[in-house]
Amino acid sequence: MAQKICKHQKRESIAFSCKSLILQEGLSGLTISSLAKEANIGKGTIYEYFENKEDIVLELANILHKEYLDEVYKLAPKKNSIEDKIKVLILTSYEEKFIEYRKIFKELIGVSYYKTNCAFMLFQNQWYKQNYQFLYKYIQKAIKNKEIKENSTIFIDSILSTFVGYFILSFSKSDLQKSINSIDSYINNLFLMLRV
Amino acid sequence: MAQKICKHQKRESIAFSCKSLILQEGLSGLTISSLAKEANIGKGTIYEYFENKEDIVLELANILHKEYLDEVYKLAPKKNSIEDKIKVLILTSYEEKFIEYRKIFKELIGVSYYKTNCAFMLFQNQWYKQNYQFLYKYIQKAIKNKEIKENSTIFIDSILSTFVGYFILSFSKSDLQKSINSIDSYINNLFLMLRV
Amino acid sequence: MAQKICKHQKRESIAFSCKSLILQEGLSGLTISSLAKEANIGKGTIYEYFENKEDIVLELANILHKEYLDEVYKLAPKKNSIEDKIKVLILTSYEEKFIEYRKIFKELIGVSYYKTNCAFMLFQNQWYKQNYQFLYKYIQKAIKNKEIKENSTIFIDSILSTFVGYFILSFSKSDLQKSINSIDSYINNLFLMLRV
Amino acid sequence: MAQKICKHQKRESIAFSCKSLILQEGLSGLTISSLAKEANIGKGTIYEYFENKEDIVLELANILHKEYLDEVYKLAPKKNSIEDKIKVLILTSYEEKFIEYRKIFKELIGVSYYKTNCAFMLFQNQWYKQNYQFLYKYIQKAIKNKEIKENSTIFIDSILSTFVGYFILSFSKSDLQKSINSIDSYINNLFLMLRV
DNA sequence: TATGAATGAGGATTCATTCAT
DNA sequence: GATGAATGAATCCTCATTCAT
Repeated sequence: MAQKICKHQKRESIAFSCKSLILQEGLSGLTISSLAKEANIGKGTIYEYFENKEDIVLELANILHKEYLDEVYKLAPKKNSIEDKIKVLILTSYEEKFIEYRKIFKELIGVSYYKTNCAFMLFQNQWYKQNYQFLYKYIQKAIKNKEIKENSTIFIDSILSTFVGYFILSFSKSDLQKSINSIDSYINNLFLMLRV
Repeated sequence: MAQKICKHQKRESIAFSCKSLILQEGLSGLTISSLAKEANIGKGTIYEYFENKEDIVLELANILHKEYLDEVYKLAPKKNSIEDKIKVLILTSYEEKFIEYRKIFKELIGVSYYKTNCAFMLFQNQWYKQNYQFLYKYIQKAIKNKEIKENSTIFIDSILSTFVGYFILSFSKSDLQKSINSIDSYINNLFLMLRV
Repeated sequence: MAQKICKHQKRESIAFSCKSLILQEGLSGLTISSLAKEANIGKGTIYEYFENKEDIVLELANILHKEYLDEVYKLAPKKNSIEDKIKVLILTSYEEKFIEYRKIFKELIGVSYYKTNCAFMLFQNQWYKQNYQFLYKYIQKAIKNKEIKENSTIFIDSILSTFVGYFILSFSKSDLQKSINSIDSYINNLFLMLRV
Repeated sequence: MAQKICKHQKRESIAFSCKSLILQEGLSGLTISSLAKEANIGKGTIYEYFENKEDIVLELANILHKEYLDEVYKLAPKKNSIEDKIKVLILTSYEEKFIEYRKIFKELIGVSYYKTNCAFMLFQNQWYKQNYQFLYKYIQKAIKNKEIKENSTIFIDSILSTFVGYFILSFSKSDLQKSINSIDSYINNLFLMLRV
């Protein structure tokens, strides 16, 4: 058992070294050599813990996304309206605390489209599903409470697309606050329409 | 003058060879060697017409985007409502005719986020501006005609973000028609709200 | 004493794990890691019983060759003619029972010529000597019995060369039986000549 | 045309650098780096002329085997008896002039059995066929001349196996002359039997 | 005695770009 | 202007062996 925790911890520790490197040099600048140096271990050691380079980045992505969702699932219940709960999912990513998360994810979306690569697409699909679940849960609840129209779930895909679109474009914008306001009003308007 | 036309034509011809290669092997599979072979010219010749590899892909991107906008600017005036004009900008990309355009742009978005790279970000900014202009032109006109509310232009960013988001996610979806319907209803709802 | 038997048994047990791995993946596919896993021991433990990787393979080679010679020495006395006794040495290797022996030895001959390597050449010399002894013993006896010519021992080298040659080439042949028949007739002809 | 000759010459030149390296360090010691250094060219240049490392060694093998067969086909017609013609095929390899040829071929046989490797096995099969043809041609002629028995061709496989066997074992022998004599007498005895 | 985490030298291959012709 | 031979830095990954526990 101690063994397993150890292995798991080492994986995390390597993945975190990986994170700081991606933030510095970008994902395309990440090499096994640089990672080994950053993590203060031998190159071979990395391969004791990961199958290959992609595996490391995927581990990092999973860790970060879990952290993000944990935060979202912690904050959402504190909000009263369905609008605010959904805003938590989308807007939390624009907070100072998740600035690194955003940068890393930008790069991940990049590779997944640049390299025809199964593993990263799988991660993306998983990302989509987990976010879908979050939205589905709260929207369903609001439907049961007769707050919003019965067919409201069909807008989940639309919400997620908007989430992704703002995310992507936010990197070429100087003023994030405008994006945030825009998202805010998008959600407000959407639910204005969905409310019974 | 003849010289310039010649140079320009050669650039285009090379860029088109590049396009078919990207469609076959992906942008990450594109090499100068394969491009020279596809274009039936020497590797050195490519560097007579382009600064570097990135420059070629950028040329292709510009050509394709111009083609797309030309089509959009041709079709939009035939539509009566502001909604339909805007739908032209977004939904034309889902037509059979632009299937290659979509694939190439997916790859371009990929590199631009994967490689920390100025040139591709510039293209993206330009893409944003040109699309912004299109929307601004028609929305402004509708405002003048008192069809929609005065402050409607603030939703342009929202529309473009949604455009990009659907575009990105469409590649991991099996049923494009659902995306198209979703976009359609998104635009309808938005303008339901904007109409005076 | 118990210690020594133990050590000896462990060596054998490891060598046998090695055998099944070579049969599966080839000698070039054999790694200390895979061997440790197959033998259900730690990598370090292997080095408690063997000097190095080569040492393990050598142990296996010796075990297998001993097994083979034991069989040959058991079967040969049951044969009446000198020809048949010699055929036992060569043709037993083509029997179902020794199919693994042949595969392993093919690989061993491979390394010994591919890697300029003392240890494997030593094994090969030992192999030669042991087979030589076998042939010498029976041929000498036949000479004493005046069955064959006095100088017949000079053909031992020829017999062993033929043995090796057929062995080597048999791996690129589909029909082993043809090789067997060919060897059979080779021996018959040789002794036709040697008989007084 | 000049181009092609040039490419061909460069291939040969690289293959010859490869030869001297194999003679020095063995085939297992051959690296692309060392080859580039030996040939005084860049590592990348090697890949302009060869698909991969194996391809280089194969080119060398083909060149050497062609040289060997050329010599054999030149010398054989000068011999009168069928025995002597066949001895040319086998014994020429033991001459001073072909000492390098033997060393290289030893290594090639090594890899082909050590690495489960298609390309080298193909070469070996080709080697077998070409030698088979040589023997077939002369033995057939002798049959027509009624010098030897009609079914003599069935011994070709036997002769080639013996050739290979002596070849293999000759590397662990100090006295090559004994091998040569042994082969000589093997051929003599064989044809004593085959002569009508 | 047994272990297995850590190592790092080493090796094949790729490819954008240059430059002499 | 056109070429394509030459380049070599750069990268991922393997694996026998060691050694602290």
